Amino acid sequence: MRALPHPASEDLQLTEVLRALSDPVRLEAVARLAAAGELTCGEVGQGLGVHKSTASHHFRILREAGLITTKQEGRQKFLSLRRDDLESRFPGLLDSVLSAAHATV
Amino acid sequence: MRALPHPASEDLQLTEVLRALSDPVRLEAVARLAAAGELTCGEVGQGLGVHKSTASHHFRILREAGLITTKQEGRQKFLSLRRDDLESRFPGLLDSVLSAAHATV
DNA sequence: CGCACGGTTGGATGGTTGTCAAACAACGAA
DNA sequence: TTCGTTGTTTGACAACCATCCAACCGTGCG
Repeated sequence: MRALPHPASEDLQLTEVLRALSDPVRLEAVARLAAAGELTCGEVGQGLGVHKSTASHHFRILREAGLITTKQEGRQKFLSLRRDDLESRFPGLLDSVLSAAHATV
Repeated sequence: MRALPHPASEDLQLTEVLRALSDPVRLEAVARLAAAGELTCGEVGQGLGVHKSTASHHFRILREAGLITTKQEGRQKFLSLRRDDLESRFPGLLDSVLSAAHATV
């Protein structure tokens, strides 16, 4: 069950990925997903400091850029990073961003 | 002679760097500077497909994000990547972006 | 001095973005 | 079936952005 559109790994655009990562709220969300592996929208949004509709908006940006996947389970959706796709398309990029984000915060 | 403001390497913000790199025109400019080492504004702007004032605007974004330095010489200005500063602050980031950009184009 | 060259700045404009609030939709539980 | 939980969508809005054109500024050359 995957109603929401996810771009294929070959279609990932570097500039879109970078733009998706260039917002502090989204970067925080990605860092949290990287640390936890898989979280619901609510869990990620928790403590992000924005309204839940805003969080949902950011999740869509991340999803359409190819950074995360959405898996529905019951009445909640689980988000996870597309680490393998990103690594095969842009080797080393996600790791360097994550370690930089970790060092900065 | 350095009239234009360049942020210190410690002050570089990850999200600003990513944001600066997330525009196709700027990414192309950075890739060109990475390949050539040092170029004038005109040389970089050449073939970028935008008006020279737009190119100048993009150079300011890159400069204020800490990605490039400007060195005036005579009546022209030489641009170059701040590779060392970026590497020390965000290890591996620039390289992964550049190789990804190279592979994409 | 005056002029051309290399860039920057200001204004205008059409488009995008981040945010919230409120309404909506899907699903499980009671 | 009715209700609460979980997210999404829509509308509105202010801020920002990429772009062009025109005017400007500093520097070297005649």
